Amino acid sequence: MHFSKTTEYAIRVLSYLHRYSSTSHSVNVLHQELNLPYKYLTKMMTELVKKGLVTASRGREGGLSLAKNADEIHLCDILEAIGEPLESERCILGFEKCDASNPCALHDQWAPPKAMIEAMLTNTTLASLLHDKETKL
Amino acid sequence: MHFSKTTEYAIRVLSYLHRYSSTSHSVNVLHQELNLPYKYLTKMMTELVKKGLVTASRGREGGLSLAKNADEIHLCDILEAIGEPLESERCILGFEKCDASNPCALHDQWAPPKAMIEAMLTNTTLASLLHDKETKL
DNA sequence: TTATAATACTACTACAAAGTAGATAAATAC
DNA sequence: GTATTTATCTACTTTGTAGTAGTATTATAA
Ligand code: SF4
Ligand code: SF4
Repeated sequence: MHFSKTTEYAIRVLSYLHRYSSTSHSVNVLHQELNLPYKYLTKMMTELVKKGLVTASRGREGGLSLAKNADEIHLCDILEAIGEPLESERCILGFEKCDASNPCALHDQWAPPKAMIEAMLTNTTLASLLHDKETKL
Repeated sequence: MHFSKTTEYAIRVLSYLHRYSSTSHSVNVLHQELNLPYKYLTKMMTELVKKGLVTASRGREGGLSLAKNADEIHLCDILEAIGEPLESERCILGFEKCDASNPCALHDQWAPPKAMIEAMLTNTTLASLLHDKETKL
């Protein structure tokens, strides 16, 4: 019951880019500040650039920064960019097509948490996260 | 954001054993009825036997059945037997040790769904699942 | 113009989860 | 006793995610 590592990384990186959004940051900085594997990050960030969440500029003084306002980036956008399946797409017992009229045994118990997670993912923006500088990232 | 395949399989199998608990069922029957890979199931069921959730008897008329009353088997027991980490053990952004006094950026948003999932896993027993025979497993 | 700091690309390795195959051991119906 | 039905054991293959390595490309400061 967890996100993929890649999703975790993406959330942490984007949070960092938002928290220190006065300037852009190189992959190397993100790698050092967040303790994430450098080469893996380069791949991931290239992907986030392609998906339009991040802008990149090369050369000296280049680096990465958010491509949109932080209040326009929802958590579900991040999951989608990464390719992490959303709750609505692949549900708890692994059945593909499922709805309340053809429920699995767990449906009644799972529906409330499921709805809560979905709401949280769709309603939460980067801007609405904790931005206390003390918060770990 | 999902359970491991093995956990999904375990929940489905145990639900089946409970629903049709008047007799025991061979791995072969479970394999056919639930459309799960036979060899993989044998391994998994052996594990569930070792963990004390299921009893097995060999030979003709043998098979598998629940080792406890269905109202004594909670979902979290199943996850634990499978080795799936619970919410409390590994949290949303992958930090190991985390508490409200040293939160990650997502903590405030994640806490409610997290609590709801944990409550659901600890409170839900096999007996409390939907047992309408129409429910898919 | 040139050295340098950065992203982007291609290809590989490492590991764990999922799935497969074949042989062995136990219980029981006959 | 024996054949058959069942679980159990050991070992392998496949697949997907995570992580690594080296090179090419781009931009800019000097
Ligand atoms: S029936 Fe409900 S809980 Fe089960 S897989 Fe479908 S939506 Fe999810
Ligand atoms: S701070 Fe809260 S949400 Fe973040 S990892 Fe810890 S318990 Fe989970």
